[in-house]
Amino acid sequence: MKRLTDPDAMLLQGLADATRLSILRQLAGGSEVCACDFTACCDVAQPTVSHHLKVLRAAGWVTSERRASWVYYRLRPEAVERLQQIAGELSPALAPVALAPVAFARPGAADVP
Amino acid sequence: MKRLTDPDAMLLQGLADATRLSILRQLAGGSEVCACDFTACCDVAQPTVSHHLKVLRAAGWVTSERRASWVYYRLRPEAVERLQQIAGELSPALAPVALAPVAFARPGAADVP
DNA sequence: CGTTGATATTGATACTTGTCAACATAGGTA
DNA sequence: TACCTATGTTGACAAGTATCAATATCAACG
Repeated sequence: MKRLTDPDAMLLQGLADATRLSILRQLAGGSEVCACDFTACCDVAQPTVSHHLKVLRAAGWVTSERRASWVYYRLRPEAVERLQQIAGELSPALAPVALAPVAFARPGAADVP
Repeated sequence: MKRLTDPDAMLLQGLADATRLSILRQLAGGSEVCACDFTACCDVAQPTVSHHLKVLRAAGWVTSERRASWVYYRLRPEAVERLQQIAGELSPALAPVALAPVAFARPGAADVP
């Protein structure tokens, strides 16, 4: 499998999990969240939360900072911005209603019977 | 695994692959794209492209329409809009600089030495 | 130093997924 | 009808991944 070549795909793969999505949404709620709070939110054991946090860290979604016994996580603005860019790059197809009535080389692309 | 419970996670999982991201980007370029063109774009065999198109169809990213021997794919606007919503839901944490100096129950959350 | 609480790591297990060869199907054409 | 091209499906394999029990680490506190 060569899925980890595209940096955008890596970022998106970090999102493609219900648990991690919950974590990120909780992070979007406050400026920073303690790791112990994720264990409560998501219905998974502590090692699993730790694993997902590691994935999110590797994908560039979060940063972590240890204070005393607790580790606080923050959402990285660059990651969110990149996601919005990706979403923006996919939207152009929505507006152009009759922008380009180009003559396609393949038959049937212009005349739908 | 219970990853397929969250509809948003399903949508995002459709994005979390370099090949599928290429396909969607190509779809965003024109109003519709023939399946045979994806085989050229991505560096994978035809059955693999067909598999990814099936995944994208199942995730709600694309619609397909057969005309003669060719199958044309279209990007579903709702999917892109949902992605933009998700991206938007993750951003609120960016703006609030000093919105809530709340007294956290946990020490160290407010006073960072 | 030992204990306690929070977090990370390891190992094992089960499930998921990306890939392609081979085959099947669909639709047009001779 | 037979043939050809474009797509989809099946089967199999390798790799990835989500999960948790057990264990390790880290930091504060007695």
